[in-house]
Amino acid sequence: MRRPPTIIDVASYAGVSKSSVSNVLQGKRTVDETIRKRVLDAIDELGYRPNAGARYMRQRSKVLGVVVDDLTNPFHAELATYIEAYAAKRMHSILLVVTGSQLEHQSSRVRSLVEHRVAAMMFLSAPGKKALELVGPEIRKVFVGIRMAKELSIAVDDSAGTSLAVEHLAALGHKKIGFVSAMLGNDPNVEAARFKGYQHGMRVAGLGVEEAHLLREVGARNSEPSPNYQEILKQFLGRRNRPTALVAALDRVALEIISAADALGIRIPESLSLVGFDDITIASHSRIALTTIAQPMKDLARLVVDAAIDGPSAVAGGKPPASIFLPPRLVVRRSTAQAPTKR
Amino acid sequence: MRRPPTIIDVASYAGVSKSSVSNVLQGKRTVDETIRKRVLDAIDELGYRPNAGARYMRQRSKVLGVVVDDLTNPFHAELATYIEAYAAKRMHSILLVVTGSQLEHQSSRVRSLVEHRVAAMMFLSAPGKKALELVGPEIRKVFVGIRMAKELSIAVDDSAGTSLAVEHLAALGHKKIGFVSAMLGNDPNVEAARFKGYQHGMRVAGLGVEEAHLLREVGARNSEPSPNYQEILKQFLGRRNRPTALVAALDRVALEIISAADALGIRIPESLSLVGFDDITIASHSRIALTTIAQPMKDLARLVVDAAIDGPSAVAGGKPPASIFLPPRLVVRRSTAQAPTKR
DNA sequence: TTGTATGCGTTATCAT
DNA sequence: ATGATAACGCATACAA
Repeated sequence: MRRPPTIIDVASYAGVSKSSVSNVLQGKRTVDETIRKRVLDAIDELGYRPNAGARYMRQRSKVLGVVVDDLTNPFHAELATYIEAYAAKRMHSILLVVTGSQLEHQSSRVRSLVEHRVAAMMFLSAPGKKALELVGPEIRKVFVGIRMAKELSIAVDDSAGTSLAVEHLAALGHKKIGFVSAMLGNDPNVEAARFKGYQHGMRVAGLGVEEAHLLREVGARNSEPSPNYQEILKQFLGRRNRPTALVAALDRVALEIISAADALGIRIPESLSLVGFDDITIASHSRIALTTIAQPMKDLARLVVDAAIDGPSAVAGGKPPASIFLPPRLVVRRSTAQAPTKR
Repeated sequence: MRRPPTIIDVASYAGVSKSSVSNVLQGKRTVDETIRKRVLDAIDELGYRPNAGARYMRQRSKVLGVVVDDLTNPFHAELATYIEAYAAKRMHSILLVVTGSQLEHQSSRVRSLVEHRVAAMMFLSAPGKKALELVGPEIRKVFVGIRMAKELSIAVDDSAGTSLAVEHLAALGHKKIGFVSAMLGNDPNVEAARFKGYQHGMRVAGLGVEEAHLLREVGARNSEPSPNYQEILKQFLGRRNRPTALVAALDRVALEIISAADALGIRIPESLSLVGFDDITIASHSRIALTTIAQPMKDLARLVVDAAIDGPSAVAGGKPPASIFLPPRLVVRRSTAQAPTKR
């Protein structure tokens, strides 16, 4: 048989009408047990699989769109994995588009999603305005790990996370605590929130924020570490009055800091403490052993999928769109230690 | 307007028949320029997007299925990114399913792909027999980075890769070169091919393969490193007569070896040289600096997508299904060094 | 060149 | 409880 069997083939094979087959497929209770069995056997015999495309012409699609700028980002890859897993549990499929850094390409990929009439779109990275306008109000939008004004965002409490980081460092006796976020693609709002948490943490600890301890110039969004990022970092770390501890806006940045520090002979944690953010898998490797702020990825995934399928009200109690923030968790490893004693 | 506009809405708005709209959409040259413009304007005005599901009932689907067991595996994530990018360039979308380690779940995810009538399925991980049988002959199957008998497989030349690794180590004066592959999920055939390349490399170098220098017990497939994997590794590395150099079947295994060696105080590369396989992103980090065998991921992605869209004959000259193997590349970093002088 | 009619596989409505 | 039939949105063969 060249082409896959249709519901009609099943019906005629089972000697019933296609309506009955459909009823069996839909799990309707009104169908007689003997007929149900005949249909089930026919399906099995013919290897029939319902055509999802045809089905979605009459029913709500069970496909969820995921848009991410860079799957190579371990945090995104891990989050996407959890999302797919939970979506599958809820009988939904994932149409994945990765947009890369080019804005036009982004629109084209998002357009593809709307043409597929996905039930909802989940954004792991902030889309451009153009791309966002494409999607229209009939398709549900949920933002994960990033913040989008006027839209439902589900994320870790970024500010609380960096506050936690500062608190941890302050408890270790650090006074000169810096913050670096530059040039590694992430949502600007997220960066801002994490910086805010850092500021807040400093205030609570009774510490002052010095401009010289900050590295925040924002480069191209959604981009790989630029070749000269290491140089910038080295210059920052090479300063006479450099911080004794650093809060990195993401683990990826922390990884770069480690490289720069190594190159400069600055020992971590002996003479520089470092806290990351995200707790990507490699952070736990013995060579890295990064103290970091872990995101509750499974909860994030569950909530975002629920919101995508059931609507915002299913996860947000009040009047959506309201954002919901989950608590972060400090994971202490070996990149942080007691502040060096004053020389 | 509650529901998205259809081709009929566009037609009536433009004052033409739906056929003309369709013709414009299909890029037919036969349509009058003035009508084409009217249609295009109407589309723009209404924000019309063709319904892909409905379209695919008459045309070949432009959705490609990707099945992977674990997106957390950096090699898979990177490969998937390239695949999506090239598929997009060819105007196709990616329906992604991640199967995890459970076999039944695997079938369910693959079933979902066939119900969506994807144009082709691309396997980044070896599926179980059950899952494979589900998919039937009308859906094209391509295997990437793994080997499947009787099917089109596109992969790096695994044997050549590990041979390269051995050659590199032998050139550095190593005699006792081991091979470890145990317990980190991968296709058994791939493991076998890489081991074969190791053996061949040893033979060419005039070196003998000793059983004691091998760690190949295969644990659960498709699984995360088990908790006691470190223990096994430490025991292996702690032996009196351990190899002075190791070929790891994948970078992920190499990462584990590094941890174990560190824990034992075995210095890399001074007293143990190590070569990985895949060249995942983290391998280039200064703390890891892993000498490894790089796969031509972009070429892999391009070929597999072409094969998925155009059929096996588009990439394989002869009579498909034939497998095609791409040459690997040795990337030398700092995990390999001259063999320690005999004591 | 443009419009009309039909089919694609499924669900949903409505008689029976 | 079951079956006939009308949508669903689009492409295509054919007629005009």
